[in-house]
Amino acid sequence: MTNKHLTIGTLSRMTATKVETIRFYEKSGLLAKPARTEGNYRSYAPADLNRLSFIRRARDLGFSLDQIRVLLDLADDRSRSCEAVDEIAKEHLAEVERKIADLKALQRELDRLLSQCRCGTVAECRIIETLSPLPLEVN
Amino acid sequence: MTNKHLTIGTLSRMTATKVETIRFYEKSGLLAKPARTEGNYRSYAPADLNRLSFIRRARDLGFSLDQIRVLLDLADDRSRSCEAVDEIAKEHLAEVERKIADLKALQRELDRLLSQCRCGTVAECRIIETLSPLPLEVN
DNA sequence: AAGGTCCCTATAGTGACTACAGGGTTAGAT
DNA sequence: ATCTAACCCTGTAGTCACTATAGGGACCTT
Repeated sequence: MTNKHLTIGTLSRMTATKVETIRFYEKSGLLAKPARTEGNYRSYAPADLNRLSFIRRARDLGFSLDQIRVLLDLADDRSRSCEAVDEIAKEHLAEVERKIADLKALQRELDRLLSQCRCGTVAECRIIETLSPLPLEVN
Repeated sequence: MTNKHLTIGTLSRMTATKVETIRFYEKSGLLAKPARTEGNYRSYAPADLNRLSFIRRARDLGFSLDQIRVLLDLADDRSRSCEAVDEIAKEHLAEVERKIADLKALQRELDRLLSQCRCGTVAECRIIETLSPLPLEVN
C-alpha cells in the first residue's frame, strides 16, 4: 500500500484505459518502457501514471497521438514559451469547428431527404431517388 | 463515343473516385466484377456507372459501406415498402446529431482552454496545466 | 495442489481507403 | 515499325487508434 510501483492492471483502472491500450502506447513510444519485476511484469512509477493521465485527457479532447507526442515534449521543457502549445490547441479547435460545420451541412441534407419520404414503395422512395444518379457527362 | 463500355479510368473521372477505390469497392462486393477486355482491362456498362454514383453520393452523405450495401439491396427490390430505407437514414441522422453534440462540447472545452492561455512559459501554461493530472485515487 | 485472476508476447482485425512495387497493354506520334 | 507516355493489372502494406485473440507464464488464495 505504500508501494510506489503499480502493475499495468492498476494503472489501467486508475486511468480507465484498457491494458492493451497501455501496451500500445508503450509500443508507439508515448510511454517509456517501464521497469520489470522478476516475473517480467511491467512495474510503473507514479510519473508514468501522470503521463498516461495526460495522454488520456488530451485524447478525450480529441488530440491525435501525434499532437500529444508534441505536447508531451513541450510540457517537458518548462522554461520555453508556450506559444507552440497554443498553436496546437488552436489548430485542433479549427479542425473541430470544420468538422462541426461539415456535419451540420450533412444534417440539413439528411433532414431534407427524410422530410420527403412518403413511406410508400421503394419505387417511389425519394431517398433512393435522390441518391440515384443522372450522372454528368464528363468524358 | 457511342461505345457503351467504359474503362476504369473513365469511370473514375466521371464519378470523381480514385481508380484504387473502385477496385476496392469491387473487392468489398459493392460493385460486381465487370467484364474484361482481351487485354484483361475492366470493362464497365452504364449500370455500373449508376451504381457507383449511388455509392459515392451515399458516402458523401456519410453512410457507411455497410449501410450502403443494405440501401443498394433495398433499391433493387422496387416493389417493397421503403420503411427500411427510412430507418437507415433516420439512424444515420441520429448518429450525425450525436457527433455534432460531442464536437460542440469539445469546442467549448478547447475554447475555455485557449482563453486561459497567457502565452508565457510552459511552466505557467494553463493548457498544459489543465491536461496535467491530479490523478484520482482509484486503487 | 488447484483454481482463478492476473500478466506476457505476437499477430491480426477494424473502416475506408491510399500508396506502393513490379509489371503488362494500348493509343498516338514519329 | 517503333517508341513512349499514359493507362491498366495484381498483390501487398500502410494509415489511425485501438481491440481482440491465441497460447502461454506468474501469482495469490484456499
